Amino acid sequence: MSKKPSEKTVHAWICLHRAHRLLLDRVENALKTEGLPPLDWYDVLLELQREKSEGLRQFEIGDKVLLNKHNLSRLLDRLENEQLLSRYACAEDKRGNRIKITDKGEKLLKQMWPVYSQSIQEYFGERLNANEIFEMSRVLEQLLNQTNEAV
Amino acid sequence: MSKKPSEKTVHAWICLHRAHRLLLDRVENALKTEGLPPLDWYDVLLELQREKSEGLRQFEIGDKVLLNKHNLSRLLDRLENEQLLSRYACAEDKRGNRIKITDKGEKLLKQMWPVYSQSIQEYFGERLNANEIFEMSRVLEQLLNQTNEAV
DNA sequence: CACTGATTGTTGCAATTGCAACTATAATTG
DNA sequence: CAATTATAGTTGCAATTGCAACAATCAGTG
Repeated sequence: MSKKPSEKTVHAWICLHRAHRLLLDRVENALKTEGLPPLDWYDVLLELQREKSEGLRQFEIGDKVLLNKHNLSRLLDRLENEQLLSRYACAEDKRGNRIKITDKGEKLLKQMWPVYSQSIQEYFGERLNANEIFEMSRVLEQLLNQTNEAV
Repeated sequence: MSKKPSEKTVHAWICLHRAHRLLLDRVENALKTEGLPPLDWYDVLLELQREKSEGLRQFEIGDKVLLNKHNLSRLLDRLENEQLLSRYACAEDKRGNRIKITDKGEKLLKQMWPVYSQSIQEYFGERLNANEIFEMSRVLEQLLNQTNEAV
């Protein structure tokens, strides 16, 4: 019944945990230093931009950026307050709403990207070679897909 | 001046970001389901156990688990309240304190480990082969070391 | 179609986090 | 060694998050 990971597995997980925290810290810091909002805002707005014409349901955003609905609901409130997105009544499901990015939202994305992308390069891209990057993506993607389907 | 990451670099970073959030969610969930405290508690107590005899300074813990001092101070308050650790006056530096794990703290570690480790295995270890695990550790470790020294 | 259960999203409240200011001590430097 | 600057840790306050309960609607089933 109980499954025991090897020493190496535990170590790899710890590395993942630490590396993520460290990198996220750097990214958030860079954004804050430039007076820009936190990364979550970017993540949400980016997904909205990708579906600009149709917009997205709230739960679709949640699935994509992996935020639970409680907090997403209020994160969207904040974004809506800043007029970065709009909520529209949803024709096909009266419980929900359909969310679209605004021009102002797109503008913010453009403004955040240079800072965000530079951090990615500086703390991540620059320190790995092409093969490492490829392998990393492959393995993590695999993990994501497997974990998403079978809970 | 400005550094631009490749598409693949960005993708790898996003995967890291998502995979971590997903896995952490699973782990925290498993702990909560068993009525156990959050992962941060484990991380801190584990570091303390590793230096059981000497204890650790607060900033040392912070360096290891990558928590900033504001929150660490209060996280330690909570752990101290639960008698999982004790703070002792610090001989060599009157500003600080030296922190040691208690028996109760060690007991909690033992209690959390089966649940924690099973999640690691289930959502992480089981889904990767030995080589992937090895490579993952290697690359992330490299990232951690490089990032830690050169801010 | 009525009933039951699941899904979508919101809200109140408590706990945690982030930020800035602060105290106390240590380390550096002119 | 006095003055300045840096470090360790705490605290108040505001913002965010987690949790549980809730309303509204949808979907499935007898």
